[in-house]
Amino acid sequence: MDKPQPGHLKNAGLKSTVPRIRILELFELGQERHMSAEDVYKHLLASGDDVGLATVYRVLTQFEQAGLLTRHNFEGGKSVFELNQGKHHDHIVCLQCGHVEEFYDAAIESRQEKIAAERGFAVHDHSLHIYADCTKKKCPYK
Amino acid sequence: MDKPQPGHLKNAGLKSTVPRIRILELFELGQERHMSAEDVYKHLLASGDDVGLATVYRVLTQFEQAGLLTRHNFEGGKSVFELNQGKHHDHIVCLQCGHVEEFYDAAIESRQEKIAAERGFAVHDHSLHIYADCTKKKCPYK
DNA sequence: TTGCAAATGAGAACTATTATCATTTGCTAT
DNA sequence: ATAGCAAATGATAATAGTTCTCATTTGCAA
Repeated sequence: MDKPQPGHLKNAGLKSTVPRIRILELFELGQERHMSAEDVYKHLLASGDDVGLATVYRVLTQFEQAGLLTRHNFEGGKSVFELNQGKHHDHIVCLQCGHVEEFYDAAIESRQEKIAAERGFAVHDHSLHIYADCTKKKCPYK
Repeated sequence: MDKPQPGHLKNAGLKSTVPRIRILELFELGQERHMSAEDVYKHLLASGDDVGLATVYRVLTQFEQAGLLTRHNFEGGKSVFELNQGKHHDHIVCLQCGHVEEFYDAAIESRQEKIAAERGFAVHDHSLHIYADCTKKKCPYK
């Protein structure tokens, strides 16, 4: 077999239920890396799964707390989730099409540490979002 | 006289109306630097001004577009505004006490521009929030 | 002043998310 | 396997923040 292991769920202290397995599958096997609750809900409905929107919200929050997913609060009011695969990165978000691109920059990371330390803060975590317009052909909305 | 000049409004192409003048005063003369729409609304009501919440939202958005205010989308779902005094800065937020400290780092700013340009994006704006714990005595919650 | 477009206020509408609660489901001990 | 029961679910109501609608008011130019 080649299907996602529900082990992730058990390890996280979560019962293996149908909605949880489906949602985890969607993030692990699906093509979209960043999805809002609404996105997840629509994908599941399209796949013939019968889940409620409330369950999607609950499960996403549980997955976030369990460390399986990371939540991002981008502009536009809705939360977006992505699989937490260990490696930290920041985001560039296209204001035209909503396309999200990831990046990591060691210089920025270390400057942040330094700045926080200088002011007497111990960094817990940070969020850096660059909002921009695609200037390339990749943006379908221009 | 020593009152706020409505010139700011006219220069921004906005008619000088009572609600706009009051809101601008609140940011220019008030003691709070970061305020949500609800915060502004309550302050105005407390001052005896009779403005509607819808007007507050409209005016804040107009001020943002005119460059008079800057909007921040912090975690927690609500937008927070602050007077735009020319100098861009980012924020460190203490996870214990919620204290917000501002900082500016030229190295981070230029790295961001470079990263975006390399990927074919024209930066519109960005948000960098460092979430940390005060390690100094300044935090009253530790 | 008068006129009229622009701005306002009250409340409806909307969007994202959370809470409620009766019903269903996954697991555990038979 | 199976019964029991807590945990999870789905439908829907409720909430929070914000935007929209539209009748009335206001700022300002002639």
